Amino acid sequence: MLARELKKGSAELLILSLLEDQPRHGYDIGNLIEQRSKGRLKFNVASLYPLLYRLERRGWIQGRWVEKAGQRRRRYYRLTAEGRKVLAAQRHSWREFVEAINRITGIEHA
Amino acid sequence: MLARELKKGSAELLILSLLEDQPRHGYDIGNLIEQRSKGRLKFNVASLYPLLYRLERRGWIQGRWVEKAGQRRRRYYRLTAEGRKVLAAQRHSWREFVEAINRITGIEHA
DNA sequence: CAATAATATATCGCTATGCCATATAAGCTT
DNA sequence: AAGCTTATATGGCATAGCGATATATTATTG
Repeated sequence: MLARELKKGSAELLILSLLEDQPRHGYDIGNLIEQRSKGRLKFNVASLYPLLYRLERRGWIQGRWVEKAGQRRRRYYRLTAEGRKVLAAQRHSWREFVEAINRITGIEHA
Repeated sequence: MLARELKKGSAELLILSLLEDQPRHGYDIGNLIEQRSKGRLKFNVASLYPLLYRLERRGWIQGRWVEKAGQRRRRYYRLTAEGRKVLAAQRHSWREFVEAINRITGIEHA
């Protein structure tokens, strides 16, 4: 796992990004983060689920329970219009952040 | 200021980087971070000073008081050999972190 | 068919980072 | 003398993420 503290504050951006194209449930989101980062990034459920509730409370995502035969119930979240705006802003913020750190630490962007 | 939480865990890398080429004192470090990030990144002294003490306690940096006529006393920190190793590791870790986030959020590295 | 693993959600108590506010002290400017 | 800048110091707070534990359903495997 990557530097423990570095990832703080990145979970929101990750979740919003993953919900951009399709609704997903929490467990799926957790796995996708792990897989797509090749195991380098991972969030504990005790972070993920409460964060999803927070995002929903803020109106950035909207969840609904889906029950299918032969499956545990799942709560699927979709991005709201407001969430889409926040995602755009956070993407921008992320880019600026990386640029700032790179400039100070002397890391050239490849 | 950039997303409040995003910057958590980045201060160590910034400080170690700024001490790479020359010893600096805390106040200087704080200003450099602000200037070089064009005001986008800023750390409060209540974060910076305790962090410097922590880094020194870990043996990554070494401080010494410098008193000059016509100047407030300053504590200059230099990077230790151990600190240099940690800096290299943290730079690597940072790069991987950025790569991971970019891959998941669909941000291409420019 | 019983044990185990994987899927899926939920939450308590803890740790760590950074901040606001406040403090001290010295030098510079007006 | 007052106020600004430089420079370090710290108590109490807010917040994100984690370890551990819990519940419940479905799948696998010996």
